[in-house]
Amino acid sequence: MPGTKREIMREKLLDAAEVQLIANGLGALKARGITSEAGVSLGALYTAFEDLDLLILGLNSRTIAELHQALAAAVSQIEGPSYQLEALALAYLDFAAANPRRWAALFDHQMPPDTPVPDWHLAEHGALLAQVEAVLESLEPDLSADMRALRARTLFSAVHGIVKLSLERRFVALEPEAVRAELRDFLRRYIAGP
Amino acid sequence: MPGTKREIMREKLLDAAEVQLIANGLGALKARGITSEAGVSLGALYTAFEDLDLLILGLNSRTIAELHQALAAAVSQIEGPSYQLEALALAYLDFAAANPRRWAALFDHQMPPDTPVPDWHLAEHGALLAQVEAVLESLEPDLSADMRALRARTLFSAVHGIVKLSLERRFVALEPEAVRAELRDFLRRYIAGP
DNA sequence: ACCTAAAATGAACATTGTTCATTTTTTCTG
DNA sequence: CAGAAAAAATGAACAATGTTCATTTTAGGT
Repeated sequence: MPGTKREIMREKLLDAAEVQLIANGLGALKARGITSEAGVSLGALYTAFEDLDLLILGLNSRTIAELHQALAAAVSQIEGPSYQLEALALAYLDFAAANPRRWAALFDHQMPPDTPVPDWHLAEHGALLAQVEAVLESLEPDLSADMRALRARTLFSAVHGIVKLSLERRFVALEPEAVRAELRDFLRRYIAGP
Repeated sequence: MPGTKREIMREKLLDAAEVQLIANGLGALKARGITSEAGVSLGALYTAFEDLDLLILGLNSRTIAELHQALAAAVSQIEGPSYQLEALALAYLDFAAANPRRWAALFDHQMPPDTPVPDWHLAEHGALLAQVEAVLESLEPDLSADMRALRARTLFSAVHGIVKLSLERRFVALEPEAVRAELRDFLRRYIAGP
């Protein structure tokens, strides 16, 4: 069973990094902070991960897995595609509100220029989208697969945009319940369609 | 006329920073790169601006002014609120596509923790939103001012989300014309709503 | 028990943003 | 216009960061 040793170190580092991320946000993730929190040497980070960016991708991987579960749970408790779509959006909002820093890291983190995001991580994002597509398939069975993928992405993007700017408080503050109502109304309008 | 001297230096630095931003993106904006491009000393940056973040806010201020003009031009050429809303969204997409790095800097840049965005810059973002609100006022005159502001923000967020994820190519690449069509369809559905 | 390969270590390096004593320039004043 | 005072510009120095690598420690197999 090769790699078990490295795997233990990786998880120790990820645990330590998660503590820092939750406490102080993505910008507070420093190589020295993580390794000292984990009780290992500075260099250990670079034998366990290629670099700090890959460690952060590992963190985001964990977060996506949790988010994926939360969305799946929300959909499974509801009947009817349009209600399921609403449940997805509200679960997304809830997850973001409950885990603001880990959720923000998902989108705030950027790879260095000319460094592609690894395929395995793109696939994880894709799995989130697939959840929306699955519900869309029930809602509009006549759509081609391509169109459905595009529609899912549009919907995801719009909901994400609403949730993101709401939580960022770039503009005026907004009460949580107002955001929920607005999301619901938004979906109702969008689904009502042409 | 106090501050004229400092103003010249500020613009020289902003011009130099803009060159770097357009060429290599937000991540390539370094104090030394900007000052050497501007032909001034490293310390000059800190007599003209409080720090690098405030310089970047100055850059974003320029970009917002241009974007504001582009949106205003788009609205003014069209009659009828729902077409104007569509024109706004498409102009937003066009601006983002034509100025990807400056547009990305608008939202990718983050102030350090516990450092608030200055009011004058929040006001500039607010002016963008006000353009959407103005069109919404024609479209749905019965909405209260509060509800109209919220609705404008929702709409802006959704359009922004679609445009952002489209240009980021986080998921699969997408032809420009498909994004335009999707944006149009999105607005038609949203506006049609009950 | 030895030996080898893997892993862990932390000192050293390069690159950042930022500060500040010093020098240069500008502006005011007599 | 001369000289002083104020403002601005300078770049060396500092602290904080990610990353590397020669060295030391540890693990596992024969």
